[in-house]
Order: sequence, then structure tokens, then C-alpha cells
Amino acid sequence: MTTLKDIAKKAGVAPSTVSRVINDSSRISEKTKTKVRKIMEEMGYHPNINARNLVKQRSHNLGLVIPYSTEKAFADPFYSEILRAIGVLAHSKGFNLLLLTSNGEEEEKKTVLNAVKGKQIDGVLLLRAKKEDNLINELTKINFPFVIVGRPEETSKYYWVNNDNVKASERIVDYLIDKGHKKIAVILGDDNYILNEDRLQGYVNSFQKNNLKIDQDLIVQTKKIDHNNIYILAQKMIKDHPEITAFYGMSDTMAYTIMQAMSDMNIKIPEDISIVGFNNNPMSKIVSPPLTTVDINIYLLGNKATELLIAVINGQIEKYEHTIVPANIIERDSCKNLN
Amino acid sequence: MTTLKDIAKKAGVAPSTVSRVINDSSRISEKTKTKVRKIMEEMGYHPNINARNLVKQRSHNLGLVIPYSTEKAFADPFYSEILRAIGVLAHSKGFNLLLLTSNGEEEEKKTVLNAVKGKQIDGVLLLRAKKEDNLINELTKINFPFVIVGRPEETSKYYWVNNDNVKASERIVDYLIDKGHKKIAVILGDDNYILNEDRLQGYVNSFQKNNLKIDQDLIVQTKKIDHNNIYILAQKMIKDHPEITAFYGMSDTMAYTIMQAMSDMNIKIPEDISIVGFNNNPMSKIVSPPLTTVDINIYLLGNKATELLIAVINGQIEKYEHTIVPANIIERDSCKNLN
DNA sequence: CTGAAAGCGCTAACAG
DNA sequence: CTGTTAGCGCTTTCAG
Repeated sequence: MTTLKDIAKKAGVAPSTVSRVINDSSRISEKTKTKVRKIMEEMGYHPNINARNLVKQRSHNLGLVIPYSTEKAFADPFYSEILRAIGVLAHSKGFNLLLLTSNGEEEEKKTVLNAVKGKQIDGVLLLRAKKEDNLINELTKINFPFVIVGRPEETSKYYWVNNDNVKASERIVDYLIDKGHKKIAVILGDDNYILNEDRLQGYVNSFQKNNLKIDQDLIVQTKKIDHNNIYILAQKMIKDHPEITAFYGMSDTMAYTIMQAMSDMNIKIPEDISIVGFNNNPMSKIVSPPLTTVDINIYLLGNKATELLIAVINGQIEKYEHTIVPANIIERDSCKNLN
Repeated sequence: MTTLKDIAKKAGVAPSTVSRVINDSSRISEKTKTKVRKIMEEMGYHPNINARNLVKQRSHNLGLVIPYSTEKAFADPFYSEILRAIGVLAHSKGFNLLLLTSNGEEEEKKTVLNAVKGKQIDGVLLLRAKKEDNLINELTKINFPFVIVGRPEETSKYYWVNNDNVKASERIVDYLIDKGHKKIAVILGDDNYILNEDRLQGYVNSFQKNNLKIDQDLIVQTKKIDHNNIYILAQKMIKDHPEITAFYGMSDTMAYTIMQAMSDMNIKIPEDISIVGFNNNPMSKIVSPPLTTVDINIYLLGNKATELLIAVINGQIEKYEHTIVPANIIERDSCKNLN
């Protein structure tokens, strides 16, 4: 393994000079630079990043925290898409991504704090926003840069980037109501995730604004958002409440499952029942019928979050900031006009 | 920042002792261990990983090389799923994942070699197998551990894990032929990727075995595998060759696009045309009609690859090895029996 | 079972 | 514009 010292020796200069060449210091003559660079090239030199990180106390890595039921997490195209956005931006700014996986709350905290205190990462991107998040408390305590993708409970205490879930949700429900739907079933995930709370809020807002009565029986919240459970749930709901004219799924993947559950009961979409989703997965334009949904601009979300994090790391931001990424309704063919 | 020395001082022991406690050396008395551990806990100590890596010359990170058109890469659920598998196994063995993103061949090489020679990663997982791969040449030259997910051109010179693409492809074509199909159109991606070559080979094998004539016009290879291009291509093929009775898409996502292209021309699946895919994406059971495809066991693929890589890193493997992960046909409702 | 000391490869004053 | 030197925080001989 050839080191900086070897280069220095071969070039007949001091180690510090080589170091300066590596960092392209302006205080080194072009002549020495080219000479040293040539030798580095010849000897196939690459700086040892651990050594550099050790002294600089900076790693140029971003830690990525993905919900710990990785099992489920990656099943949703949301994560692929946001990873892509994050990857592209991080890379353009000279950062690599360290995926911090885990199998539970405690372990997640441990993994992340190890990387943080071990100076393996310069900042953390939290791809989820939940209540009573121990991790963000710890991170805050030690004043470590992190950005939440989603809305934290206390909105003024953190850096975060989010969709306007409440308003977007309100608008998609408005859309259904405009089409004459009054009995709209909604299936939500774990209410410990703020996203579900916000989207439900939008639903409620829309109903109130339109002077419609909310039927609590049509609002179902479940921690188990896997295919099978949602499938059963959807079928049970329609059986128990044949008055339902539309389903609102908290995500497109959930909507697909609902679609299948209906089809299998010979309930036609959109003739017999209307369905809307949320997220605008790439697949949603391909399923049949193509799904009306909310485009939450995942790419922009990841992009902005990463940009913000890097700015925070570089100390370019003074006070807590957040960005709301716009969402818009994508109208396709999964809803019927009842009017 | 509290360091190992601080702990040593507070505990009244030598730094080396603390280090041994951290690494749970058997040569330290339980008594000192508990004493030191207690103090570490109290002071919120976490070892500096860069320092450790520097002296150990080992990082416990695996480098993940994803095809550089990240743009496309992440669009395919294949990557989510394999990332999940890799994440789970890596984590269980105490490794983290460093995502190495880039925007082109040269840059990819640079990024990876920097991480490698910079001792930031202990091994590399290549999530693609292509011909004339400069990167694997470099890695081989410096004898750095890496595992290819896919089949390299020279099968006996590397560690790799793959599906039996040739045979699986042959079987899915057999399946179509058994159902009476003789004019089977196939759309393939870039022939620089060995996977496409192998799957085409399977197609050819099946035709030959069944004494059927191969019509070159029905085999289309394209570097542009985005939705729009495939859509246009599929429609053009069926227009030019109305004798086609089945489409074989090189991946499920491609098959979805073909399905849509057909639907939009009012060609019914499977009544008018049969379609098969490859990969068995989670979505394939939900699209309509549910897609007949080949399950390539992505999870196992990622799992085995990671396991192999870690074994190689740990020097537990002596000579080049490879694993073939089995694939099996998932029969659903996208094919018609012509007999 | 524990301690002393050298050093991993790099950067950053400080000096010149 | 360049060199000298002292660490960054840890592990690892080698002694004892």
C-alpha cells in the first residue's frame, strides 16, 4: 500500500506538500503540483480515507435511516425513488451514502449513534417521521445534523422536508366528493406515523368543509399494512358496509390491493366502486384501470432533503427550516362520477 | 467528545485495557470489564470508527455498486428487493452498506477505487454483470474481494451468484410452446448485459429443442428499455407481425408496459395475445390479468451474494466459487392455451 | 491479567 | 511557496 509519505519521498518534498496537492491548496506552485500528481498517478496512490476522516473529523458520508421493518420498507417503490433522488444529489456534492439498517427501535438507535459518534457520517437523513422518536431526541441532544423526511410532531424544532399531506389529502377527498361520493372508506396505517395522521386530517377537513357527516365505521386504522391484511380488511368493509361508493387507500400499493380485493368479489372498478391512492407510484399508470392518485413528487422530496442536510452540515443554515414539496392530483380512470 | 483515553483515566486503567474491553478480549477479568463498561455507559462513550478502521485496515462496510444509470436502476423493484436482502444479511453479520453511486463508467470506477484503496470498504458487491468491465479488471488486479450478482463472462475467474437464466428462460418459452404458441415475440435489453444474452439463449434453446423455426424479426434488442420506447416497440411489432401470439418480456416491468400497449390497441390479454415476464415482481400478482412469470428468488440471490462476499472477506474461501439460485415458473392468467 | 509505547496515514499549525 | 512536527483515537506488540 503506497502512502502519502512514499509519494513525498519519491517526489523529494515534504508530506505536507503532498497533502496540500491532494487538497489542491492554492499555496502550492503548479509546477510542484504536476510533479507530485504525476508520481501519485505512477504509484497508483489513493488517500486513506479513514486517516483523513480521523483528523478532519468529517467523513463525507450521509447516514440513511430507513424504517426498520426493512422487510416492508423496500417493498414500497417510494424508497427506491427517494433513494435515487438522494443518491444523485449526494453524489453531486461529493457525499456517499451509508445505509443504516436495523431490526427494531433499540437496535436502530444503537446503529445510528454508533455511526454518528464513531464519526462515520456527517449527517443523518431520516426517511420517516414518527411520534415519540427516541432517536431524534438523542441526535438533538448532541446537536448532530439531521433532516427528517416527513413532518415531525414539533414542527419548529427540526429541519424537515415534507409533502403537504393534509392539504393534498383534503384535495383528493374533495375530488371524490365533487363526483358525488359521500360514503368514502379509508384505510390508514399505524397512527404512530404522522403521515397517517395528516392524511386522515385531510379527509376530516374535506368532509367538514363539505358539510358531510363522518362515519367512524368507514375509517380503519391498522398497524399491519401487508397485502393479506389489507385485502381481508377491504373485503370485510365492503361486506359490512355495502353503502360504500369509494375507497381511499393511504398509498398506491394499498390501493392496488384494494382493487384486487374488489375484483375478486366481482365488484367492478370504477363502475361499482371508485378507488383513489396516494403517492403516484410508477405502476399506477399501468394498473387497470389506471389509478387516480396524488403525486407527491418523491424525487423532489429526496432532493430537497439532501440539499438541506448538506447545507446544515456545512453550517450554511442558521435556524430551523423546512420545505413543503407540492403535491398534485393525477386523474386517471379509477373513479366514477355519481352525479 | 469522550475518547478511550478519558475512559481509561476515569477507570484508573491503561488505554489498552479499555480497548480490550471494547473488543471483549478474553484476557480481561470480568471485574475490570464490568467496571470499565459502566464508565463507558456513564460517559456515553462510542469508539471512533475511523481510528479503529485506520489501524485495523478494515471497515466493516460493504460497497454496493449499482448500475450507474441510477435513474433507471431504482425504477425496477429488483433493486429494492435485493437491497433488502443484502441489508438484512449484512446487518446480521455486523456490516453496513456504502452505496457507491455514479454517473458513468469512468466515474464509477473512480468512486469505487477510491473507497477500496481508501480502505472505506472491505468488499464490493456488483449488482450487474456486463462485458468488458473495467472495474472488475482493476479489482482483480489488486486482489480485492468482490462478488458479482449475475454471471460474468469468464465464469471460472470470479466469485458470483446468479439465477440460471438460460434454463429458466428456456422453461418459460417451453411453457408457451406447450400451450401451442409458435410465434413468440421477445424484447430484450442491451446485449452488453450478460443477462439479456443468457435469456435470449434460453429462448433459442427452447425453439431448437421443439424443432421450431426462429424468426429473427420477432427478436428485438434495445438499449433503451424505458417505458415509452418499449411501448412503441411493442405496438410496432404487433402491427408489423400480426401473426404473433405471445410476447416474452425480459422483465416484469417490461411485460407491464407491453400489456398496456396491447390494451391500448384493444388487444385483449390473454384472449388475443399471451404475455410472460421475468423476475416475479410483487406487482405481478396484482396487475390484471395477473402475470405469468419466472420467480428468480431475488431475496435468496442477494442473501447468497452477501454471504459469499463476507466469507471471502474473512478468508474462509479458497477458490473461486459460484452459486446458482433456482428459479421457477409462476403460472398466472396472462397466457392462453391455443391447443 | 494489565500496562507502556509505537504507529496506522493523514492534516494543520507554525516556522521559515 | 514549502518543511517540521504534533497529534486525530484507536489497536497491538512486548513486557511484566
